Amino acid sequence: MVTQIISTMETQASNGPGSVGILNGTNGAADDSKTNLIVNYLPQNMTQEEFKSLFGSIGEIESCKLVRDKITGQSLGYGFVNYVDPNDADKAINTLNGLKLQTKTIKVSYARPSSASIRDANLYVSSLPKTMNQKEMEQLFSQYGRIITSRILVDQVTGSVSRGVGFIRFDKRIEAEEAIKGLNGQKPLGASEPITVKFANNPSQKTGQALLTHLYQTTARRYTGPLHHQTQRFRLDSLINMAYGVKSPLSFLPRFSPITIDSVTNLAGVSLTGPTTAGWCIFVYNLSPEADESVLWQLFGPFGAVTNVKVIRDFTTNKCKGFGFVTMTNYDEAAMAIASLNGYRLGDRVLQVSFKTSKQHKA
DNA sequence: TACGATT
Repeated sequence: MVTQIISTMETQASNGPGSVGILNGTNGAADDSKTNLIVNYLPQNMTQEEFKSLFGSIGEIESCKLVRDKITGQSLGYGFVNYVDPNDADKAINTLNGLKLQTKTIKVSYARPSSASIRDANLYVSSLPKTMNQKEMEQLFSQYGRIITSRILVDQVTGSVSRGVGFIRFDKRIEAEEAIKGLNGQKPLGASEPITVKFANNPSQKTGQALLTHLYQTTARRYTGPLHHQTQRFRLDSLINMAYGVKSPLSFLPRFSPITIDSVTNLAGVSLTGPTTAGWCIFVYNLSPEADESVLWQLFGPFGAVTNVKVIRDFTTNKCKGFGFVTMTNYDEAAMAIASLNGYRLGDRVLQVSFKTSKQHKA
């Protein structure tokens, strides 16, 4: 299956040259304002297929695009989804905004109409006081216009200490220009050092060295230590905390397990998904008739890389038949999800969660 | 109600 990528939203997805918007087949300015969403803070390793799978679980997608670096192909951590039905766009915002996926809390909101005036409106800020948080930074900049996104970079080791640098994206480039004029070289109240405010580089303008450094930093964080809290069971409250952005207790896990499928001890009666379907297939039993794919994303996402979810429905009634499947990339994360979610009470039902078995290989 | 696949 090849994913169709329709470039209707290319203009917004790129600051680079040649990114001209393409009108869709209606031969007129389509009003996408009620169907077109932007998704921010996606996990870096999420693929186009996973992106489509997650948002396709809400409703029929007209087009979607995970935005990637033009040179490296690396995900830039955001994408666009255009639904056929405005109600599905609304539903996606309501059910997927704030969803915790690995270490990220994704943001789902309506995309702004594509236009030249919103391009190149991203600012890079440095020499910020280390005590300044995101909200305070936004307050400082908000006098110059509407802030779309903001971020303060944190120390890689502590995961929370500010590095004194950040990004601010305004709605309009003019606003960003005004913020540079007003704030570059200025000392925030109580600060000892003036801040630097300038336009951010486009990702594709990174030097080869910077790209290598980036790739090294993002692949080197593969911890080899033993798992902690292996027997911990997560209950409703901890899942809710995760959903609302509290750091997942599992976020220390490596994104890619060094353990290969072949090296894992074979579990009695458990047959693993074949090599063509990468990942670990999990059987989830006792879902309600109303269960949908998003509940499976919500439940399993906090434990690690989920590549696919499926709720099995009766073809005629379209109600869930009481079970579903979840595919996770890494054994450790799948095992943790099973240990934590088996016996988990969802509403008035107690879930039974295990690796999927295969009748073929039994006895 | 227990191990899919209407892509």
